[in-house]
Amino acid sequence: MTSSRSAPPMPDDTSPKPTATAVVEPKPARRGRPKKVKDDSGSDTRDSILNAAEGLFSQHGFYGVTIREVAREAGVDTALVHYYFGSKKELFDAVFIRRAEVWNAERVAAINRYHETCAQDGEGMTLEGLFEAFLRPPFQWSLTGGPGWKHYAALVAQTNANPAFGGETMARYFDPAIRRLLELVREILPEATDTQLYWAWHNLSGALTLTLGETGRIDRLSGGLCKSGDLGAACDHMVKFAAAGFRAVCQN
Amino acid sequence: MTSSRSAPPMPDDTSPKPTATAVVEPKPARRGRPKKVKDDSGSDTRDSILNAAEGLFSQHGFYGVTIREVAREAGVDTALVHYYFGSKKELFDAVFIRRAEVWNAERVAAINRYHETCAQDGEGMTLEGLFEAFLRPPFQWSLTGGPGWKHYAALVAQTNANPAFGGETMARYFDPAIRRLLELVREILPEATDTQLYWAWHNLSGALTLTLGETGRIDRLSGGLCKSGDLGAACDHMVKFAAAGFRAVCQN
DNA sequence: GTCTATAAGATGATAGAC
DNA sequence: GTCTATCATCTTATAGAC
Repeated sequence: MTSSRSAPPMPDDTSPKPTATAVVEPKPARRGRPKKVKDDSGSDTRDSILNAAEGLFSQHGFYGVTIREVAREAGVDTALVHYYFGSKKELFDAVFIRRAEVWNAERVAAINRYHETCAQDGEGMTLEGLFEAFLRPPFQWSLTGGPGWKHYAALVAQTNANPAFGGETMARYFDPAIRRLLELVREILPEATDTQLYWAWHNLSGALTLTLGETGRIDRLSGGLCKSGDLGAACDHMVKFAAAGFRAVCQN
Repeated sequence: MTSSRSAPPMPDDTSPKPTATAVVEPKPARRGRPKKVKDDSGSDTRDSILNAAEGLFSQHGFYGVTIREVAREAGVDTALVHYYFGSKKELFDAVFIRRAEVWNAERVAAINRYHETCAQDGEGMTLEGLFEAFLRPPFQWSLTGGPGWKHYAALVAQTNANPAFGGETMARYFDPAIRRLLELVREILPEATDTQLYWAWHNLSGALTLTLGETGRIDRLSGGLCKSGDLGAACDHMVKFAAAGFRAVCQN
């Protein structure tokens, strides 16, 4: 089955179409406290392993990647992977956690900025504006943040759809951001019930997941008219779609 | 890593909440022409293997399942799996294709029935009615069609989000149904562009994928208020969400 | 920190008896 | 059709030299 590794489904069109909203660029994503590094030359090795693992896991999943492949891709020896990260599962978790904090911190900061920009107590907020603030950062990073962020976006998408891995991690890092988003949605739709908000978010979450995965499904379905890599357009449509969807689900 | 096999993320609440719409029950899903069966006792074996593989693949993905696990789950010998299906990949494809035809045929039949029920040329169709017809069957089968259909729904969801496997198969069996759906949407929203329709569908597709996977994410996020297994409610909300989303994306 | 060597076991697949 | 036995390879992981 290693023969099917030859054709990854990643599309090639990642044209950096500029979007209207200013998005904070992500940090270089180096952990502050390296785990077992004793001198500084090892930090490069550690990052190489993380980057290689990030790319491979995002494309083939946890079971679809071997330590050997990670080591070869990173250009290091197999034993070093274990030296730095212990088990394969610990490597996966390290990859997942590496960018999780900045990812969610920026999304929360963006919606809080939007909340403050509007009049006090959020008067004048719209669902479109709120979702624009919350959704644009990951799309923008995936487009212009380098291959690492694109891979990470796909990894998050895949993990969200398959909580056998990262279920706890996913909840720990991502749920607080989502709860903050729903708090602000509740200010815009005060009569919405919690159940409505959670199910509405669930619909948006699925759309976000599938899109960030850039699986190429829409390219094929549309005969090339739409491109998975056109994340700018994807985000534009998603904001409209989700805002209207939330209003429809939460009115009653 | 086989130790993490112990806790599958499948929720336990699958209360068969009755829904208003009548849904055609799926056929027992036995292929008409068995591949290598010479006498009739082997057909049970073959189906046992397919059922076991269906459940395991849907939970752990292609690489996360071994032939040995499939054989043990099916209560047969490892060699029989190869005898009936050849390679592991062929087994996966056989699982995927087994229910694909009835799955999509029924969805297309449902929207065609709805189209005919309305006045000639589909006058009086609504997006809500159309999506209700298109979405309810898989939800209903997953709820009341037995564990096989629930597993298959999760398998489709997972495959849709990861076309490294089944990309061709997915397009071959599922895209025609989706194109027919969009044809009828176009009758309701005649001014919509193709690009808008495809992106709008993409949002719905992601929501459908995540929901049918029953990953348990919404249970955790909502603190137990919403349940992944409550597919009746999930479908109700999805119809509203998607109808409003399509209208918003396609108006311009 | 990095490498070689190797353990200890699992994996997909097949040959051949019954 | 079904089973036993087995191959050849790959897997994660570790011990120990440098």
